[in-house]
Amino acid sequence: MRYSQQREVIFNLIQSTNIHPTADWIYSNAKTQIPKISLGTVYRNLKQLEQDKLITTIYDGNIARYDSNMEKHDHLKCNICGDLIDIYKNNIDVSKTILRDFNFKVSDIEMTISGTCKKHT
Amino acid sequence: MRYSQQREVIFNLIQSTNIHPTADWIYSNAKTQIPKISLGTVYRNLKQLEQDKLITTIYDGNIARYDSNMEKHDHLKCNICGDLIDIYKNNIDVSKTILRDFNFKVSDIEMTISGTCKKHT
DNA sequence: AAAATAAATAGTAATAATTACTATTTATTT
DNA sequence: AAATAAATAGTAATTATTACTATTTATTTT
Repeated sequence: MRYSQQREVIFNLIQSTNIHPTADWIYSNAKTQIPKISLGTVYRNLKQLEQDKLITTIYDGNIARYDSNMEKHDHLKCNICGDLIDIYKNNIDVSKTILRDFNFKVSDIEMTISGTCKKHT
Repeated sequence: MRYSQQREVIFNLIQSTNIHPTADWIYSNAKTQIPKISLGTVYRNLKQLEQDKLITTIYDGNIARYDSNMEKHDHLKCNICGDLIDIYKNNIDVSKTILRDFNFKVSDIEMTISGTCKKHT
């Protein structure tokens, strides 16, 4: 993958914030540094950065957010402000620990477990 | 909420399958029974059925799927065929139990915990 | 049972997020 | 410095979803 200033700016933006930004946020912030950058460039680079395991995509409902934190972790999503808070859990009694550690009142736990189902063995 | 044949067909379709169908699948299947049904009607009714707690929305990546199973449960998502398999877990050592119970090889566990963050106390 | 009412529909247009396309630009190689 | 091929900007296309409006239809009232 050849160097490009655009990709560097995009990656730096994602790294410099903890808000798990959307493509649109990245686009408008990148424009302050590269006014002529195009939204297609943002999307193309996000895809490439993901393929190269430099960022991951988080689906927050039906909208994609991007995260440069590649350590395995999950998120607390606030129903009121929508913030996504990084957590590193160790699979212990979840809700109680989270209330204690984050002062976060759990109302729902949603879990998607990916892998390979028995049809493919 | 006033009765409508369209809503009944939509709800019955969701209940009669375990594939967690998308709006589009519901639309094309509903058309075999009500050829003039419109996609807007499908979306409007899905939203209403969700508000009335008759169905829930599952976001599978960035696409919405609908489920009439209102018992609290999670899903196993197969990386190969994309199937979503219902599971009822009790918070025990997840991956191992899932391999044993479902013959499903876990490669990733993604968890979104919703609630209220400390900013709103 | 017929008329009145308001909710739901079909059909179409609009929006939002994302992807595709192409001529031009630019990083890297020769 | 010239050649090459990957990346870009800008625009058009696509997909999922929502909004709008005149018409239809379930339910209520007479």
